[in-house]
Amino acid sequence: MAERGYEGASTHAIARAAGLTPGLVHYHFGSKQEILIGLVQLLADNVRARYEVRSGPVTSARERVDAFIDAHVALDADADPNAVRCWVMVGAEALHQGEVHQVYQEAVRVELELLEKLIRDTLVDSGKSTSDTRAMSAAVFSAIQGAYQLSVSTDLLPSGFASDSIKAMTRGLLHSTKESS
Amino acid sequence: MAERGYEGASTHAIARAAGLTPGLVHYHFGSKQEILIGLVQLLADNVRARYEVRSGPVTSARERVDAFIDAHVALDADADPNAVRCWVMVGAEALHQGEVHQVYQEAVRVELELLEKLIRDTLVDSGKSTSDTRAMSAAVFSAIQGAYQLSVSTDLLPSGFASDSIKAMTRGLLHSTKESS
Amino acid sequence: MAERGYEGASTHAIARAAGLTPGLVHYHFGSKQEILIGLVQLLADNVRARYEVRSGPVTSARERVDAFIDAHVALDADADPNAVRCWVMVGAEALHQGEVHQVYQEAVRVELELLEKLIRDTLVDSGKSTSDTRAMSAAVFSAIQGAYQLSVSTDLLPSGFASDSIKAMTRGLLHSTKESS
Amino acid sequence: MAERGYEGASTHAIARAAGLTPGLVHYHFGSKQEILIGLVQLLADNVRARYEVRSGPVTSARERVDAFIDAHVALDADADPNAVRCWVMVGAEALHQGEVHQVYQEAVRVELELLEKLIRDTLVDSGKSTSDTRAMSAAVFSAIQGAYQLSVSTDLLPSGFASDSIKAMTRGLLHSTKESS
DNA sequence: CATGAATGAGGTTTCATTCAT
DNA sequence: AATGAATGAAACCTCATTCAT
Repeated sequence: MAERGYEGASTHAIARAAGLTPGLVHYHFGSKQEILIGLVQLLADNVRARYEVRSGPVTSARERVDAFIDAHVALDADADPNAVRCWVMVGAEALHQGEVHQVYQEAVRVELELLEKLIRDTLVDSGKSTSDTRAMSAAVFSAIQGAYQLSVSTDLLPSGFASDSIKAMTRGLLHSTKESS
Repeated sequence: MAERGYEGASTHAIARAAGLTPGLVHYHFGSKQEILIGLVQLLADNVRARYEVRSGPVTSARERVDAFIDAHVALDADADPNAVRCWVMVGAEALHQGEVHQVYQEAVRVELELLEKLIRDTLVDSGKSTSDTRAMSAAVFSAIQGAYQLSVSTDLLPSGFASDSIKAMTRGLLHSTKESS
Repeated sequence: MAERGYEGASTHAIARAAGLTPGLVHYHFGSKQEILIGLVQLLADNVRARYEVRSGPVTSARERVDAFIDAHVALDADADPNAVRCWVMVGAEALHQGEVHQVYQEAVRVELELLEKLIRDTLVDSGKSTSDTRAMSAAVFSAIQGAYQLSVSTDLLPSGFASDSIKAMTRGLLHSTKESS
Repeated sequence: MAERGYEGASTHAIARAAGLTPGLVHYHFGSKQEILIGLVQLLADNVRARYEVRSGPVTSARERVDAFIDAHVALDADADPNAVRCWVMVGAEALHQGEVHQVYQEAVRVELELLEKLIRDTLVDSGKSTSDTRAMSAAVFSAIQGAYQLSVSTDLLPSGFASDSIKAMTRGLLHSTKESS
């Protein structure tokens, strides 16, 4: 699905790639859509695990925000180049497949809540207003998603640009927030 | 295609929606992929026209950056709710359709170049360093693309949030840039 | 049609190859089948003209038989490499297109009658029995048609083999005919 | 395909005629062209089997040549009236379908080699020159192919004429060959 | 005589899914 | 738990033919 898109990946091809037979795939999944839904959960679990690894050693909320961004866009050893392609594909399928919409949205909601909490903690630590944390986390997460899109659908972005750029942009955003009243 | 995705929109359905016969669609387009490519160019033309309208009255480079962002994400009278869905769909198809990749990338490249120029002008006006304009424009444009994705694939973002949030984030980014040496 | 077969040659492609527009082709021909029928007549006229040229200078019936064979299979300056391909294509279409069957058969009948007359004259000249001229002409003409088939559908026959071989075979056939009683 | 030609035989019609569903035909054959190629091999196997049956009882090379001719053109109990139509159809398709060309040519090559060997043996037995066996076998095989063509695309040939006529012509050809030097 | 847009039936092929084994 | 043949709907696309201009 990462290589050929959802429709382009036939269940036969999926079965073959997995070393299975077509019948067995349906024995376990019931429908092609369920494969996609299982994939969303796998992707969500993986990115969460990457965050746990990165946020473990750090202590400040400020550093956790960076860990969150790196968990999503950093190109390290444990980065799966197909994962980003999958996220983009899933996001597009969520447009018109109701059930995919639900699980994609749930995955995004969980990430957004975490990010918002990290941002709020950071602002509290520096005595800033926390009235816009919802919009701020949405903006940062949008930048992450957009970097996914552009990095796999064009060759225009320098490899690995996203990590530094988005962190810089987030820093600017946090810094320019007005003092808490 | 906006409603059902690229694969979900059959050429028969496209023809019917356009009040045409299936044969005539292929008489003019040659293949379904060419319809998609024509759509990318239409989308690119429309967003450019929206920018021209918004940047016309303003004078400072700073305001033109806002005009650029609004041209992409503002929900005004001339906003086409389907356009955003189409952009997401096109971005996903660009993943695995070579020719779509090309035209999508070209459309993105043109937008990125414009945005980079506007950012550079803004930084020059305020005596800031212009050494990172490439990464800065990529980050801002990523945020726009990501807002597209999240706004159509989830219900999590408050309607119209993107315009203000991304402008605020961009302001923070420009503001925190160090002085020109 | 010589290059792509009857079905493979679309009326659009035929029109383009002739420097015409699709509408005009049907203005003149009425249907695609009529194009094919016109082609059969053109082919028949051409091979007859080739025979006339070759039989003009010669005087004996024996030589006219050779002229007949050469008119069909010799590869001279006025030989059209596409004509042979067309004959094979026409013969195959005659299998299942009733009207093509008729004109193809008529063209073959005319040739067979001429060949039979030439063979009878030759046998009379040499005092042989003429009781089998029908079968003899059919056999010689079969060899010509088969050489068409094999020469265009395989690379196995040495270029230009047919002329000498078929003439030799015909000579053997005429020679071994028993004396007239 | 024998009745309606290659293009005229739709895969749906083929499936229905075989008591299968359209999907199953492609499950086993991959493409319509592969059906045709399978047919060529079937035809080649059948004609070879007919030759084996006829050449089994005979002892002289001379009789084996007749057995070869009869295997191709004799109308006996085991003759399939559709086989001849198929051979003509296949020969025409070989004109413009590359892969069909290959298998058709290979089938012809095998037959030609067998016939050439039989002719050479016959000439050796009767002390004749074997310098022209290649051209002689090509001529005889051409006559066979041409008889196929004329017998199915016209009504001009008396039923069953081919067997006697071609054997007579071959006899004349062998007989008129000059003595070995 | 000439154009070329338009028609719509029908072609081959793909594919998610089922089910007897 | 596993196989893979089988289904049949639906997809994209082609094409001979028509017709307003």
